[in-house]
Amino acid sequence: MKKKVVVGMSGGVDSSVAACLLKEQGYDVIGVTMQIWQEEDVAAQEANGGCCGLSAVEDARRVAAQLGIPHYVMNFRREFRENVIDYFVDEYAHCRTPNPCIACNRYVKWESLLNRSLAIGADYIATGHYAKVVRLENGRYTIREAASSKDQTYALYNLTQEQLSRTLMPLGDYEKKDVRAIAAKKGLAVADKPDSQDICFIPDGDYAGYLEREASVRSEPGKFVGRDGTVLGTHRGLIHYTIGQRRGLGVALGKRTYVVELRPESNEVVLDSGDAIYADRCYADRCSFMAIDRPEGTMDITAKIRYNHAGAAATLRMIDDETAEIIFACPQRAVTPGQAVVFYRDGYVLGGGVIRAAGNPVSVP
RNA sequence: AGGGCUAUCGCCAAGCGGUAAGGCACAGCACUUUGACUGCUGCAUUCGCUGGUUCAAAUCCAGCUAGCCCUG
Repeated sequence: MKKKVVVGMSGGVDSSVAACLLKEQGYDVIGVTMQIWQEEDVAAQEANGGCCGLSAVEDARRVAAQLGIPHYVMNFRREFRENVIDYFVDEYAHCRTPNPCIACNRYVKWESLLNRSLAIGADYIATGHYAKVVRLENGRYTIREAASSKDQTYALYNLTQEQLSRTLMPLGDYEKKDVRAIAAKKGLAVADKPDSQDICFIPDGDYAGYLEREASVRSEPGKFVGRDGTVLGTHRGLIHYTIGQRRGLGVALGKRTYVVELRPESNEVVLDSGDAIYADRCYADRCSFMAIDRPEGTMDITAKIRYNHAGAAATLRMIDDETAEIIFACPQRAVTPGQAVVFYRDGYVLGGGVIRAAGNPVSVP
């Protein structure tokens, strides 16, 4: 009896090849494209391509036809709005810097898609993420870093055990170039489609404009100040800035200058030179664990504090059930509240949380 | 309204008679399934204005204008 698997097909190369590989592995494959946001500008859709655009539907349908698998479109706009867009807006409104892809993965691509897939009789869902689902000797599921440099485990750190037990990620052992080669060999039309990037529901990249226009987030101009309180200029509103940002400040101090702190109480943005934005530790909320149960005492880990972060040696200690203190062996640059900190060990995801605050700013060249 | 100083790209700033450094800012591109960071490229035919000296002036001279400082 063939296992039935629903593949989330975005219309991109990765998920197309994922579907292809599963078919070859003997699964009963069903392609599903999630409609998650409304883009009315057709030109913008086509320019965006990739992960989440609606132009994706046609590409996915075509690939499914080529593979000889059924293809459905499911509407997840409400789930996407509630779990991703609203969260994204609320985080910015509170001067944090969210990662919407992580929320989308956890609540939309997995929770919602998985539930509906199970409802139609599927045994698993699968995606084109670069990561590997593994089951450890302790019986727990986790994800392992992909062979590819495009590893995406960071954005998947908070999937639940239940979700992982129903998940296949067939691209974990492939390099991106191999995936494209497979797509080309199979004659898939999407073989040369550009990689997706930027926030999918803000194709023009102007997220601050989006917050103001679409979400009515209010942000008033205020003062740029130095660490000593010196007024250095006027900023355009807090939502335009994030920790570690240099470009777009419009202030010329003769040396590169970065955002080191946002102060909503006084509506100030604190600026300083590049060597002053390192922190030796951070505190994380909403921690969850994947490869292990909540750890006791201290634990040596590798921590990633942003997508594409190389990872830093650190020690992890739980302060309470969901709050952790992470002390870095070497101070890390631009530790930013709202971003996820993901804990790794031996290439496996142990768990992770959301950075609430950075501690002890220090100067490191 | 006596004296002195300064006026070079949006900001700072080299230049001192031989045909406009650099930094910051800014723009574009690259990188990137988040925000950032980073990298690359671009960015004054022109040196407050008007004349003069010179083969040649941002660089010397004169006047004007503006700002700063000092003295009345």
